[in-house]
Amino acid sequence: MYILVSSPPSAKGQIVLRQLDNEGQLFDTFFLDSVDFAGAVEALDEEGVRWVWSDTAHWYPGLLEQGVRVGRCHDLRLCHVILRNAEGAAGSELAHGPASAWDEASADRVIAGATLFDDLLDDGMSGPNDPGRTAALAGIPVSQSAAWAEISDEPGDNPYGDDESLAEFQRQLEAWLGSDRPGPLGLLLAAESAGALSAQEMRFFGIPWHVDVHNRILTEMLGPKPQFGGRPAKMERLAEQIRVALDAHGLNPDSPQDLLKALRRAGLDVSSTSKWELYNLKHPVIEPLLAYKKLSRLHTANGWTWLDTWVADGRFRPEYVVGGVVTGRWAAKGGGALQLPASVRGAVVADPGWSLVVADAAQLEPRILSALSGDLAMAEAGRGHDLYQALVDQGVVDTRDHAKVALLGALYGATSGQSAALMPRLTKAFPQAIRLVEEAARVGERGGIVSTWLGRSSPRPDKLWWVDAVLDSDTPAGPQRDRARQEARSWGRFTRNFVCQGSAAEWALSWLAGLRQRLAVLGEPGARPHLVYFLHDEVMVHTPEACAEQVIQAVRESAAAAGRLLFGEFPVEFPVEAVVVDNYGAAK
DNA sequence: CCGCTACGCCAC
DNA sequence: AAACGTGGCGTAGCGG
Repeated sequence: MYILVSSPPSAKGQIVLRQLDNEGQLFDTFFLDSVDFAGAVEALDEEGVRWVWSDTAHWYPGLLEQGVRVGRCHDLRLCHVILRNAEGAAGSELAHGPASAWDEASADRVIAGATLFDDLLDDGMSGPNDPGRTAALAGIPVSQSAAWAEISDEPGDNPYGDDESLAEFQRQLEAWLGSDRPGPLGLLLAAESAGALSAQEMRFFGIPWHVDVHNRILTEMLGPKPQFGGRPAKMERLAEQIRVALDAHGLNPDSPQDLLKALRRAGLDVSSTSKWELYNLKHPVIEPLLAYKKLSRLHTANGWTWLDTWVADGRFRPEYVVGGVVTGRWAAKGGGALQLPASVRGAVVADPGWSLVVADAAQLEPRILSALSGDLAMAEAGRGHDLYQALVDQGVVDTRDHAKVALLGALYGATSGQSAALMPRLTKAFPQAIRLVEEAARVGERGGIVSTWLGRSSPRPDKLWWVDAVLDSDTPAGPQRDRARQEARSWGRFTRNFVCQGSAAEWALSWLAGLRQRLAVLGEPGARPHLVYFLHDEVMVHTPEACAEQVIQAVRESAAAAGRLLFGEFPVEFPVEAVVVDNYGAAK
């Protein structure tokens, strides 16, 4: 059963709840004051109920603040984007209609928030009751039942006809159920929506962050915090060594332009100041310069300013942007949550009496590729083993590093260097897997669209380049055609990776959803293990110490369940490396 | 003062 | 070394 939550204009500030059956048939409509919303949700949330709402990021934080967790939801904003772009639902009204606020919402939620999604939870205002409509009290066991009013119990009757969320949900159901493969697509919609719940919960709980430990790390590496801004002592010392070594007084090593000039004046043949180019050079400036760059990065990206800006009350709460990456991966904003450097991970410390379970899926994308392509040899290689080491043991490549470079090269579309050189061996060992990525690349090069395992489709490319590269074959050889070819190949690398990265993201979402449900029954109310961090193929759970082993088991079970959910009986394994630690820095 | 791009580096 | 995929973000530098 679905319960759709909305606040259409005619409800005048109150919240409308509609019960719909699994086919989307409306059979009851209720409304309530916004102050009673959390209580109603808590009372109604049960196995079999899926909440349908415009935007989890809008509706869920207020519920969490009031201690209410929900089991399942359907996020209309996120599902709209998937369905509108999905090749499998291309024939639907949803796909053909003109762009609407639902599309703008995905591009910029803030703008849409003003036009489409009312802001009821925050102001706590309740509009006047409409006496003509407050007839019978609901027969639903709700603690604040007095605040409930049933508007209609006639099946199909639709008061509040201006309910855009209801209309959108019905369009989505039609697009989904009428699609080529409603089964997989339904899994994707559910996984995406479960991810939206998780994202809000993780932000609510926050990553436990120990300011004292972070300060200690900074002071050890950089020297004491500068009193009046400026460079920390150790950085200033290195800057002076750089100036001496380059005979460049007053040089600011933070200026790439000036630094490049100074390096060249000192006789170094470099085209940029990046560290990989400097790495192999022999010159007195190299060592202090590389050391300076390392410290500078720490200071600017995760130094004292970062700490003051992003950590409050012992928690770091980044905003996760579900579906923020075209492939379906999450993005994040605020504090660089996608790039917490190894050097500061020691500051992520479990609360007293609690532990952190840190787990990541080993060689996720290659394993996903083996399943996508049905490559039994590749799946077999990874069964019970480190997949990279298995390639060495089978004589495909000679070192584990080569195995890793070769497989990642296949996923990214390497065209040169060591990685490309290893491709023939990989093709020989796993022809089916390699064929899949090559075909995905060719589709992209022709300007076509590819889809993930569950049916998320790649965006349409800009027309210009593939018209030049492909259709307009009369274009004479020359720079314009070369550029078009280059663009085409670049888009091919994107579609090649899209299929694998996007399908891996689907596995990870399923993993996360399963884990979330399993954690909800561990521990005690008020002290349950909870997810606090998720990064592509890695999760972190903050748990009472006593539950840590159960959490690890839940992590592994969820991984296996995600594999079965996506790939059925195909014999691919998704091993998880999981550790119990008291700080994130100890996890690797 | 602002917004923008280029660069460089961190994460997976 | 990586040139091969996806991101965020801080600084410099520039133009308004």
